[in-house]
Amino acid sequence: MTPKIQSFVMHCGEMGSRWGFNRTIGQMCGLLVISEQPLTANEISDRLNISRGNVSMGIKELQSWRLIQVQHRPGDRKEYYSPAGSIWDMALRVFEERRKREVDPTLSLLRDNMLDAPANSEEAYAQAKMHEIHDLLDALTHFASELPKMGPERLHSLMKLGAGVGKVLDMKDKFLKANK
Amino acid sequence: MTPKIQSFVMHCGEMGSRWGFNRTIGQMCGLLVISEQPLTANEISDRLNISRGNVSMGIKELQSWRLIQVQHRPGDRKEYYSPAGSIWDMALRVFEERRKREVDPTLSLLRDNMLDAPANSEEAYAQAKMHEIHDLLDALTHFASELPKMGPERLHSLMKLGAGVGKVLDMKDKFLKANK
DNA sequence: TTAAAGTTTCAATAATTTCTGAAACTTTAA
DNA sequence: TTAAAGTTTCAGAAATTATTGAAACTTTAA
Repeated sequence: MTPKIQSFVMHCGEMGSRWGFNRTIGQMCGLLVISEQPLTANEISDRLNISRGNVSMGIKELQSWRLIQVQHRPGDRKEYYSPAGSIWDMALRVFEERRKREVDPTLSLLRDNMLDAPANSEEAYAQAKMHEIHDLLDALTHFASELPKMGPERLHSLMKLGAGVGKVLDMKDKFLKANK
Repeated sequence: MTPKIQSFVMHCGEMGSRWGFNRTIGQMCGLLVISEQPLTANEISDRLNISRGNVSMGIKELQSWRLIQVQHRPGDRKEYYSPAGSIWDMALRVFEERRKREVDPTLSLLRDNMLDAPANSEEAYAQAKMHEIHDLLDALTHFASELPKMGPERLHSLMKLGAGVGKVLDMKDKFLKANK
């Protein structure tokens, strides 16, 4: 590995836990993304100096995130791993998977807690706050689930637009009102 | 604490590490959000059964996330803590703070690595991928930095619109083309 | 001043998470 | 069948992270 590749892979390791997995898995993911050729588990183990067992667990985890895919070569029993889809695809998957782990459980707890009437005024306040949080997370979840439907180009133009979306939205509202 | 409040606070603790902090800090944050009255460090320590020192460290951390604020009462030397701003404000802050910790370091590493020419074809491929990642994170960062400027209502209508934004964007493009 | 009320720090310990490597398992070619 | 090539599992060890609590520090009223 050249120094630049090395530094990228090690960086992915350091960031791994912040991105929702751990060091090893971060390194593995980084390595696979910048490798043109698919790699076997043993190659990953060698290049990263990580035990074979650890690689095996990492592969399972990366598969559960839907970030890598297996390939086979004719006349070769080994399994070759490569990233599943484009960088955009992977980013959207990480987004979605993290939403599932970081938001969904809270959403369902809040729904449960909001069901019955408050027992006293302290609880009434608490429930009102839970309602606020619920609405926010709910809106966020809906939005996030729609993102993949938009396709990379539109996503890109949306992001470039930034706060400008606000103006476009206002424009739309005016337009609708005028045609009513 | 009533069972419902209890369950919410404990849930925040369990989710704490997934949200970017740890159990104690998650609990503290949850407790403060659903408490109508500001709380002192000792009250937090009592209600959550957490050592006084731990609460002190948690307060510092929550302040570094800009999620809580201190208040004083006339004739009372104690410090009272309460959430800083609305739920939306807090969500935006968590978003921004996490971007700083999870994206910014990678962005700067990628910029560095992209500067000089590739040493060989393996590195050329790696650099192309890094470029892709950089562009994605860069777009994301710009977009995120614009969000707070939009205000809660517009944000809410944007989220409700979901993939529909795509159509609005197309509409805008057509409109601009027609008027060219 | 000083002592009481309050806060912070940090070394030691507890709890949790990650990693290893050897043993068990699976698949396939001969 | 069987043995070679490959993969997975998991108990224990290592590394990391969180928590406590006592001592040090700060502030203020008397």
